[in-house]
Amino acid sequence: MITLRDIAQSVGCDLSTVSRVLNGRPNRVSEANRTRIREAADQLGYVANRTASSLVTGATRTVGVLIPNVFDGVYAEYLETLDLELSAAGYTLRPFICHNRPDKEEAALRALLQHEVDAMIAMYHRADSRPLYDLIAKNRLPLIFRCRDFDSTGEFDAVQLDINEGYRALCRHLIEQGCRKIGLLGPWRNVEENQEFRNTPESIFAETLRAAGLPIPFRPSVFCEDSQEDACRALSARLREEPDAFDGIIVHNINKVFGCCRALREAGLAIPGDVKVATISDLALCRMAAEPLTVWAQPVPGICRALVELTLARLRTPEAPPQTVRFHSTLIARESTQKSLERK
Amino acid sequence: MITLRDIAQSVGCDLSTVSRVLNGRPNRVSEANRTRIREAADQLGYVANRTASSLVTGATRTVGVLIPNVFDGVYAEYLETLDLELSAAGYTLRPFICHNRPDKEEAALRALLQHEVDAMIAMYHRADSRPLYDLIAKNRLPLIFRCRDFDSTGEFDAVQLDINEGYRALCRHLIEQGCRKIGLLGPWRNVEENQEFRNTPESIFAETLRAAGLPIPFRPSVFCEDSQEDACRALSARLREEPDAFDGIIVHNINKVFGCCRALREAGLAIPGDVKVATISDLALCRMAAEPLTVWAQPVPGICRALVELTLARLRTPEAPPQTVRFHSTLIARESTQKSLERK
DNA sequence: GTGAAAGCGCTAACAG
DNA sequence: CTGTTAGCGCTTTCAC
Repeated sequence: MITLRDIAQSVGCDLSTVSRVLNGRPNRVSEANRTRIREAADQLGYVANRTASSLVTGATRTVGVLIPNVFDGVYAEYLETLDLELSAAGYTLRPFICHNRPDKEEAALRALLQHEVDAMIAMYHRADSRPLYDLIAKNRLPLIFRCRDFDSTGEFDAVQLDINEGYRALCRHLIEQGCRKIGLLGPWRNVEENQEFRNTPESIFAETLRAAGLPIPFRPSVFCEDSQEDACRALSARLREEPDAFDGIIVHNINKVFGCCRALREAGLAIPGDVKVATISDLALCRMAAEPLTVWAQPVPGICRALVELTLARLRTPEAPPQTVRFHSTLIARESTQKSLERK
Repeated sequence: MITLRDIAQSVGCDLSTVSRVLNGRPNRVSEANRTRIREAADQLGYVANRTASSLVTGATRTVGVLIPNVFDGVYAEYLETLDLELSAAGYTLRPFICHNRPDKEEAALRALLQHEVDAMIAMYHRADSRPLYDLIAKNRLPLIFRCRDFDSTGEFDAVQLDINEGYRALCRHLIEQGCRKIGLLGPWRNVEENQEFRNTPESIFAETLRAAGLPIPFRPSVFCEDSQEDACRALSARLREEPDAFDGIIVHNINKVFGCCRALREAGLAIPGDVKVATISDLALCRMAAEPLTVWAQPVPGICRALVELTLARLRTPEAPPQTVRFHSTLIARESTQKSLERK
């Protein structure tokens, strides 16, 4: 490994001079040394050791982004947009893809604690990691959340999304389109109607049906893991028991919605004729689908800009009070929930 | 920031003792000190500074993985599988997602040069980055390629894929299924037939048609960017000019194939009745599609295992000669190229 | 079993 | 303009 010292020796000057030249520091260095150093560095194939400079400057110029997985294309979109924003600000984005596994999430948070990144943008969080969050707060490390609805604790900077509002909007939309037996497909189990649950998709769902004077189906939720295959399997199983269980389905995310469509197709049910389908997040794939999908679309570019602004602000003034920014999504109605289409 | 020194002071011992305890080094430390140090560390909320230990050990226990983008789900799959393998070996995976941009690719290679990662697994490469590859070779840094067919230079460790063989197999398959006007949708421009081009998808395509005694269509290639939208736009434009240009289409990857299907649907063409469609890589989405897709499936788990083995071997014995491992894919025929189905 | 000391490669005052 | 100096926080001999 070639170091500053090697160049200094080869040129015959001090390594601090070499450092000055190679980092373009304001200190003026004689033209002669300047070129000789550049040449020597080039010729020896010098490459700076980032670890060493990070240690002394106390910064890595890197920002971590914690996401649950990357099969759900919306996170791929977030990653790309955040990368652009962060690059523009002189930072490198380091993705922490957690594959929906708690240990990976903790590893990511630990990376922040261990100063492997200067800040962390977390696209979700689980209550279980509480101890790590406390440590992060205690050390006043920059952690910025993108969180849903009422999830912000006020301890950290946060961008709040209106995902729950989306469940209400999608549910209302399906009702307007004539659905009377609406189901949920996602990570939710069926709960007793009178059990306490507030501000969750299920409760909002129940609330909206009630407000419309509709009965809540006996078992509205179809539970599945976060994959197309499992969504397909779970819904198929349910439809086998109860072929006309639903005339409308709200799907948790993109990573399940094609499995849902497949299950319906295999059961001989037409979209939107027999069953209408809607989901969260707008992606190219939703528009390419055989029946373009109705979605609750979060404004990804704006959210990314806000996340990066919060991050940079926090990095500049570590002691400022935490900020929260709210964002609003919009319903995009497409063929998958269209009323006018007759049964094929 | 709490450091080893703080703990040492609070306990009243030397910081080297603290380091020994916290790292579980073989040196025996008295039970008394051991527990007192652990308690102090806990209570002060000590977290090791990774940068500092990396500097002294000269390793980050991190392996970079360079991928072109993450919208093509096959890379998401690679990332997940590699992560599992690397974790098992005690390494952390650091993704470098290049968003199909050369500057990002160079940044990733520079991260290897700057010792931000101990090794880099590159899922593709472009000739333009030559100077960086030379520097990497010169510094004997561990760079492992996953490359297509005949692309390995022999300078670096590599896993070779038979993607070109896939174009041959898919083309033959389409011919067998009765196609006579086969087209290509992807990053390829139409070339003069007698121009020199060997071992490229286009040349293999031409070769296969010729071998079957079929004429090469006037303009077999439809050029598009790497996105569903652009694939849809490009194919639609072509079909507007020439509605019956193709009765079979080979699509570059998953990230274009749904755009292709959409364009066909919009043109009123049925799959596989009017046009048969096949592509590279097998993903859940291919099985969920309205017409499940015929694909050339690369054995992702095996490839990942090989990549990680090569990486670990290189890390163990930096001076060993570069190795190359070959992998074979298989054709999975599905509904999208089925012969028996009549025009709907 | 534990402390002292050297040093990883680099940056950033501070003199001169 | 350039060299000297003092670390950044940690690991790792080497004595005691």
